[in-house]
Amino acid sequence: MLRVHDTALGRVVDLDQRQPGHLAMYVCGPTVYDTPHIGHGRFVLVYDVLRRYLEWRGVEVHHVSNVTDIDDKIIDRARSEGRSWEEVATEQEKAWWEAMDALGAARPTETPHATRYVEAMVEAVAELESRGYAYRAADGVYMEVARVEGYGLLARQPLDSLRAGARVEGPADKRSPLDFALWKLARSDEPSWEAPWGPGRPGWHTECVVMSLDLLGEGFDLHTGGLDLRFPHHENERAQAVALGRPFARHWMHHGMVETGGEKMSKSLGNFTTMADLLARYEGRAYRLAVLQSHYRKPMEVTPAVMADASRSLDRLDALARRVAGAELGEADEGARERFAAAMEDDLDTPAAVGMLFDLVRRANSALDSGRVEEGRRLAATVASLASPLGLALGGGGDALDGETASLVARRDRARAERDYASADALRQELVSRGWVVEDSPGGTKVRRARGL
RNA sequence: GGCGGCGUGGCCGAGUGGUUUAGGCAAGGGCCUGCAAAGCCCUGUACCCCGGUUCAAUUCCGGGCGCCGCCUCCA
Repeated sequence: MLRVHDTALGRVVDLDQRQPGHLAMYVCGPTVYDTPHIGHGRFVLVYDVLRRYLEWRGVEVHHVSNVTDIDDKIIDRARSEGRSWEEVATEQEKAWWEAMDALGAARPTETPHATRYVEAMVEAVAELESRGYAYRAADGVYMEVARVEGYGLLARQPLDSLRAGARVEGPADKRSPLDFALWKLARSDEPSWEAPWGPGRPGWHTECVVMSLDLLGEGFDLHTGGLDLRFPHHENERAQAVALGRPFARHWMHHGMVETGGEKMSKSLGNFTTMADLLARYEGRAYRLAVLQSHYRKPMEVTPAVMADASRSLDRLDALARRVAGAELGEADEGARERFAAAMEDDLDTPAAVGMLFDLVRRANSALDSGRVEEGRRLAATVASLASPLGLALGGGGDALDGETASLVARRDRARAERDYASADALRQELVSRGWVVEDSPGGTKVRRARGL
């Protein structure tokens, strides 16, 4: 049984499912107003691994992740760039999926868009109004949170201790600073949809409630997102579900933020913050490994050193896969599978699980070194088998050789055969300077691309 | 001000009341190799500070210090 930290309870609990063998999961997705950054990459990878692990265990996962394609920030950007908001949203969503594909993240089962749920959101807000939870103010319709039983569950502190939205600008007739917009009336040049309160657009907190309940049904299993969404976003989603009288998520999971180390991550210092920058220098798999090597609930520092470490660690995994490539590997080790599963089920302890993987790598190499071929292959099979729920395809290799490189390799093999080591070394140096890693083997010179470090 | 988290060897990062080590990267030594690379073996003797509980604490309790997150759009 998978155990995870449930934010609503503040402790690690069994993830009991509405329907055994199935997991209905809602992952709070992006607002597509700007380029995806490495924090987005982390969150996608965390839940990608959760999903892959469960599927590896035979659980069918219904993975819904939204795309917020109408929002103040999209409107602001479009306005400042003299473009339509649709154009901005479409372009940024494209960038989103490109980055996530590059990370090898499985696409969600469904990706609902806010703009296609406006009608349903209008109905929900009308229902909240008729139930007495919503009221009209000068610039829109607001949710009166004080009327919601248990408000503050996810914030984990009483309502009156919250610093009451001190800096939020609101209309004079807003009843409490904590009240949030359900419907924003459109100013003249803003995109709008028809509604009983006048043309406008839905407030951000409404889409996730409506879409998750529509696609996953009442009492779905798991609602996830960044720790920064815990309050007020998720709190407000929950408040609406409660007010609507609809059972909401059974469990809440939140992951830690990526820390940029202040100036250390600024582009001016040659670092990266966007996924595009990161992926230009490192493999997507390396970032995946870096993410796995930190625990999902802890803050994670992403620096060039961390990425270089991860890239080298990945090399080690790939090296074993290459070493046994083409061989009949045999069955994975059952005991190792169980230990791995135990770590994963302990609140997704991926750092420990990855540690086990490397332990197996060492044992496999050791066995192969000492001629215990069958044992070595079996251990290598175990590594490959356990890498799969982590979303890591191992082996790399397959770097295509251009004609010039192939010629250098051939010349080097000839030189070595003639024991002309001076030439062989010069040719190796030439290959290295062209960005190849050179390894000798019984079959001759092997080269592969050096990874970004 | 409120709520919460964290502080482990050069770096990243698990874990545990005591006897056997997480794991990766980096470093040093060795084996292997024509030389390398890859791989293997060995080495480092870590747990913020101060009290307390205990036969025994890095691991539990209290206090302190430091760092961080949320309370405001945010993955």
